[in-house]
Amino acid sequence: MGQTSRELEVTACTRCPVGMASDVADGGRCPFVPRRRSAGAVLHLASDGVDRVCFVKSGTVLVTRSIDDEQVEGAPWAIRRAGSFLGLEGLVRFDHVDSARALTDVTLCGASLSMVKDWLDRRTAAPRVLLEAALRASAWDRPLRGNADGTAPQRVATWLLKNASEASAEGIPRKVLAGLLGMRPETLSRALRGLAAQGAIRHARRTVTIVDRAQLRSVAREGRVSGRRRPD
Amino acid sequence: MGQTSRELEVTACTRCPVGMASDVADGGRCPFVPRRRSAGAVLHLASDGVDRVCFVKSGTVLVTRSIDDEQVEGAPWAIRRAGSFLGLEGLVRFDHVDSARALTDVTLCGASLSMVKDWLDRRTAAPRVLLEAALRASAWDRPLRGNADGTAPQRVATWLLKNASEASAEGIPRKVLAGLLGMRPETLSRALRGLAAQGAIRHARRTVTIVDRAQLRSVAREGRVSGRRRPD
DNA sequence: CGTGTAATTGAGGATGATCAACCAAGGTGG
DNA sequence: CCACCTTGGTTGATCATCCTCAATTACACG
Repeated sequence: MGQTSRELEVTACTRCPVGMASDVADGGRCPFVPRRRSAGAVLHLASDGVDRVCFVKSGTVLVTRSIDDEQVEGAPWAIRRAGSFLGLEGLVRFDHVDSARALTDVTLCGASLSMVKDWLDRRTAAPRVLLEAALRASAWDRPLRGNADGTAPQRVATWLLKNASEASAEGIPRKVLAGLLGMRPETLSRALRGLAAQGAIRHARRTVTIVDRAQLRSVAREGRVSGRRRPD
Repeated sequence: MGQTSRELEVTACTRCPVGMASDVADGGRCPFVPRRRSAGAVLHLASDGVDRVCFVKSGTVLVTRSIDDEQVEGAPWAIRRAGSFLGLEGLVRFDHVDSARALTDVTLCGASLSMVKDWLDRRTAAPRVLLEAALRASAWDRPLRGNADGTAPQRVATWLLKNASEASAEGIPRKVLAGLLGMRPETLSRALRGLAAQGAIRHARRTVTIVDRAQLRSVAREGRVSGRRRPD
């Protein structure tokens, strides 16, 4: 989310944090082996047992979660991009807390849970790498509060500002983006229309481009209309 | 949240995960030193620099966060109980992402950031402890989505079920609980009244006790009324 | 060039926020 | 000990926002 360039540049193992922790540059072997999955592939389902941990090398993964552990694929919860992990919860639980699906073609470096544990024991740098990833996730992965601290246009504006990089809005279907923002596709559509009417953005069927950053920012904080206050 | 008894029993350093990682039992020294803070004390503010990491030994801490990094104390975000950490983000950022305030009298074991880093380097078990804490937090700390996946009574019911243990509802002011659930105190009040009318709970000014767990559960999933559907 | 899915638009209605009044509880000072 | 004030919680009425449902349009894909 917040971090940008660094994350995108993990194609080479020698520059990848995982690879570095494994001393790949000095001939060490990294337990995480790459594998390609194509867009739409289901990576795991909530309440499945965790059998492997994956590092996202490239592409975008959608993580969904449901409140009651009922439906298999709940509401969109977060988006994982290159540089983040999937399945780390396996270190503290037995089953997945969420489902994951590839939004684009992705490259995942995976390792079985036992290999990860072994890796954590052997490589002194390893726990630090995972710790940092986990902290980064919990710090910004912003579950984006769905609701009522921020009207719909406000939340959309906020999200757009955070995920400005043109690449990010691309390829995320409206339905998913809506879910991520805790609203219905229809509401998202209307919010976008409103923002476009103000000249803050331009949007086509599948793309959103920021036109006036300052305006977006003002929408994000004031919520646009009239005299509505949100004290406290 | 999910975990219960284990967390409450960290009063003795020899049973505390931090103490164990420091080999206190074998004469090791734990860098985290206890300190009492009384209810209402502000522990840190968002965007302050992180200078120390704290382990919550007893009591309850309220963590608040704001979307725009504007107001110092944003909306209630999460509750930290015994066994969790504060300020871990210092390992990946310079400033706090949230504000924290003691809800009850608390005992916090704190250590300066540099001491924590040193500890992480020296004690092989240390990174694992922090990693597990971070994972646990990000896995369940449920920012509880404020909104629109679940009506107000639904969210209240869900929360009550998760935080069943009588102790948890006590001492949390309505205002805070409401914020945690992404609603206004008035709405929370009405939701509670509704649940009480169904005989699912009993509530007084400051307490909520579960009467009929099954009923609560049914409210949590069906949302109670009529033919409202929430597909996908 | 037809077909199916995704995105959009419109209209109506339910939910929850807002505003204001009221009530209960705790503390303080007379 | 009681009037007084302050704070937090409840109740009621009104209204904006967003969800729902349905119909339409745009687009991708065969």
